[in-house]
Formats: sequence, C-alpha cells, structure tokens
Amino acid sequence: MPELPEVETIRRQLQRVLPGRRLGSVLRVDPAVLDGVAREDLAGRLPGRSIEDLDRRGKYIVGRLSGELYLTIHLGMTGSLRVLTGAGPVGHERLAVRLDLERGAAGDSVERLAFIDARKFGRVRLTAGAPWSGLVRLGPDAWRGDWTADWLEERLRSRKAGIKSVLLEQKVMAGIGNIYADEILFAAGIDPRRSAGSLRSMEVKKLAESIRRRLDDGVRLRGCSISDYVDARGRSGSFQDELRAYGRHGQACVDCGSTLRRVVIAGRGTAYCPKCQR
DNA sequence: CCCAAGTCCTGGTTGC
DNA sequence: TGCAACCAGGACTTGG
Repeated sequence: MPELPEVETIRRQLQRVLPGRRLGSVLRVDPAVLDGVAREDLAGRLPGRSIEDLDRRGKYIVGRLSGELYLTIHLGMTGSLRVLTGAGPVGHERLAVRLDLERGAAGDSVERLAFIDARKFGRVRLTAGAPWSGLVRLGPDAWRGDWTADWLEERLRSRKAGIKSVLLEQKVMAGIGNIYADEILFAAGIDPRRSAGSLRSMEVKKLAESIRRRLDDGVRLRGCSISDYVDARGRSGSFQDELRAYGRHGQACVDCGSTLRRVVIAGRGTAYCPKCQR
C-alpha cells in the first residue's frame, strides 16, 4: 500500500531517470483510472511532451511536463509506477506510455512508463497550468512539511474523533496511511482510540517526533512491501522487517511482551499494545 | 464470506 | 435558529 515513504521512493527513482525524456505514443489507457480527462485527450496530448521533473505531495506524485502540463498520479492501494524495458508482460497495466530520448534518433525506443494497478483505486489526472486542483485540500506534508508540534496540538485540540482517524485525514496532514499510522502511534505510546483532543502537550510532542521519525525510517528503507508494493525498479522495500505494530495483532509486543490487540478504527484494521499504548 | 485499504460520499449530529 | 463543521460508516475495487 503506497503511503508517503513508498511514493517518495518511487519519486526519487523516477526523478533520476525521467527528466529530459520525451513521452512517445500512448500504448494503453484504462479509462477507469482517469479522472477529468478523456482517454482520447490523454492520448492526444502526451506524445511529444518532455518530462521536466517529479514532485510529491502526500501520497500524490506530480509529473511536470513541457508546455505547462501536469500529470497528478495517485497509486491507490496496489498501484506502482515503473519504467519497463522491452515487450514484457502487460498484465495489470492501466496506463503505458512509450519513452523516447529527448535528442537523437530514438524513435524506436523500447522503454515505457507504466502505471500498474490491479485494484483500480489509483487515479491519473491531466491538467494544464497547475497540478490537479484537488491537491489544495491536502494539509502539510507529514514528512517534509514545515509544521510544528505546537501547530499539531492546536489542530488536534478541537477534535473529538479518534487520534488514528485524524492521522489518516489527508486534509490535516498528508501522507500517512494505515500502516504508518499504527507504527507512529506505537512509537508514541498512544492508544489509537484516544480522542485526538484529549492528548496532552507532551503526548502531542512525542507524536510529532514519531511521525517524522517513523516516516523517515520508511523512506530510508525504501518503503514497506507487505503484499504487492514494488518501487520503480521492481524492487521490494524493507520497512516490513521493522514493523512493530501493523499486522502484529496476536503477537508479542517487542517492548513489553504483551499480546498486541486488534480493533477496527475508521474501517481499518488496527493493531496496538494494550500496555504500552495509553 | 471476510479481509485488505485510500478516497469520496452520505446522512446524522454537534456546536458556535 | 441556522449552518458549517464534524463524525461514523459505506461504496468502490480485486485477490488472498
């Protein structure tokens, strides 16, 4: 499940190889992943554009193309974005665009940029002049944003909803999903069911530190591969070996040995330690 | 049949 | 009282 660290891993890899390259013909488009753009429009406007750079906002990747055109991509829950060489299997590819070199006679390039997503939760938006307008609803980036613990405390104060539910709200902070929410709350020693507004100043401070640190761990280990996540080169990350809470219900807490419990919060499976997390 | 989960939507509630 | 913000839960999707 691509959350901020997985998306950042993919962005970094693509940023190393894509800028300066030119998009060729659109080889495949599944209209199910498009939003606000027709299949023909995409196929008509991408060829010939060069990729200038790749940015990230929360879980979204924004590709800036020549001519003030932007591709805003969300990987959903099983999506990946890869540079593939040769014919290769098509399988779950929802969108594939041929890649050409910017200069020279490379019209017969055999590489392609592919958006692969078995469950069709991912979305691709094409806009002119600015990235997709939906991004303005996002809060500051959870990892790189310039928010502070004081700001977070103020933001949580008025909220009665559970702290985990609020961490999952992209309009509060962008980038945290179910896996990192469980890891962050475990690291902070906070019960995921606690009302967000009930956290004391010291607890919010610990929470803020845990958000930065745990996301940083994820980025450093190139993401978390539970079921199908792979980076832009098709490699797995290794954060899954560092999980202390997510998916560990029924197993022993790495800190105190208690059995981790499972509850459902915001419709999501949630694992926590009843002794360490208060 | 249940579970996985990110985002959007809905209907009901809260509080300023 | 009016209305915006808030909140919980469901829909969507496919594979294990």
